Amino acid sequence: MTGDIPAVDGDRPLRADARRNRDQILGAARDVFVEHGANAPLELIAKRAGTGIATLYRRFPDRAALMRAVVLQAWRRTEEIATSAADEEPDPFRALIHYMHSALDIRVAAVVPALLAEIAELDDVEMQTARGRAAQRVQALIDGAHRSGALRPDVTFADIGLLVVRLSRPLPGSMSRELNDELAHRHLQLLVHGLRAEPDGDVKIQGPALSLEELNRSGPLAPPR
Amino acid sequence: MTGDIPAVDGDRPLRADARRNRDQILGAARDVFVEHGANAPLELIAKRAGTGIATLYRRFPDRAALMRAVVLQAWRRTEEIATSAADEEPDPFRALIHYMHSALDIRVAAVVPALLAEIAELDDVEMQTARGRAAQRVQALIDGAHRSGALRPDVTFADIGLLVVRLSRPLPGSMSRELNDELAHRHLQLLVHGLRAEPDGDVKIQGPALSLEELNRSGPLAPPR
DNA sequence: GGGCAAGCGGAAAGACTTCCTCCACTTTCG
DNA sequence: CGAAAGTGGAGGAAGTCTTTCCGCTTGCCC
Repeated sequence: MTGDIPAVDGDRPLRADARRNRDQILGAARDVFVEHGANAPLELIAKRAGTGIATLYRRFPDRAALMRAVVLQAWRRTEEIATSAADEEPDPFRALIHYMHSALDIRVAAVVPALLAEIAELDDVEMQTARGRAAQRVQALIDGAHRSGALRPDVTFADIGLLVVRLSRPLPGSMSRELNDELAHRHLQLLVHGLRAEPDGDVKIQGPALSLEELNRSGPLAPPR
Repeated sequence: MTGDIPAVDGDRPLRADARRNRDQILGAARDVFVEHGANAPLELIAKRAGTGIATLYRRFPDRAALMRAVVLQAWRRTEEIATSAADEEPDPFRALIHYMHSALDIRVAAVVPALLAEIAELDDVEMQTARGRAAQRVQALIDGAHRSGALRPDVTFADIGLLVVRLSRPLPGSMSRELNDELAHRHLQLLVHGLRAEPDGDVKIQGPALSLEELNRSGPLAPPR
């Protein structure tokens, strides 16, 4: 799960500390964009990364460059997790589901569409190939699951992609990051199995099964502070 | 599906045109908050409602008052649709699903949590009762579906509520409102039935089954403009 | 159908937020 | 150890959003 961006900006390799800061910024940017949208203040990203604002600007000349780097990293990680899901799970349906769970973990689907809508130049080669490679891997997972007969035939690429988007965006409100993540995985399981009780006994769904009261206490409907 | 707010602000009834504008503003506020978040410019809401900004301020002294009114209306409509779902569908499981589809239509779940997180005083009586009545109706739907044995036993109130939130928030990107809504309903159907192919032949899922290419052309990953 | 209270829109002042550069100081590494 | 590379944060510029004010319009009651 390294998903690294090459250490170069185009020419000279970065000094070790600079490289470290660059990665911190990229990670912080992903989280902040996910939580606050594509217009989040860059200063917040810098703070979250534990660096000054100038460091961010030195590495990424403007907001668009930062977004582009985040998206690029996201595509590359997507390719990685899709590949390893296919490698690790012999059963094609389970491989697809495994991929979806991993996608929730890296928050890729929550950040990519929100940023892409704001970037002007998508036609650059580096981006196109990263995106193409990722899409190809995911499509292969879906095709495999379809061929095996386990995946509903009318489920398309867009359905899988968009459902992951829906699941990975944080729920509004004051709940903790941990609870949010657990609920995302729980809801993915519900999606996989469906809401209807299964006649031959239900597979047990994991994750926090919150009542109305518990939801109020810790959730998005809670009276804040 | 009227879900009206009483025509009074507390004392004198509003003049007919003012009443009309107030409703317009409330509707526009719901949509704008859904699409742009709780910090959306109030001027945008006024414009969407087809009124001047002053009209908005005359009716709602500040942002919090407007939010409060939107949330209050949302709770009241929730009660309505939960009630009519129970009335119209004899089968308890189908009644619950019917309710969830209606909830997507009125966008209630997309707007309420985002706003509630920002409002300070939730403890006022009017709000509490509206909320309590809505919650009670929904809980009744869930209980009924559980009792009938058709709903998975480990599905809780929070699951239903939060899944509706996930489904009703618009997907990021440039897709049209119509497509967005159709996809929300489609994905709800997938959630109900599950991703796995059903052994005894699949129920046909309605709505736009987009391929990767179609998604790119019209969707959140599309190169914009 | 006339009078007037109620309602209206939009301009603009002011508060607040965010961007982004500049420079004196610190760190890495050959 | 010294030069090149990297750093943080202050602060002016630019932009966004809020909120009020006032001359004009509209619905409503007699």
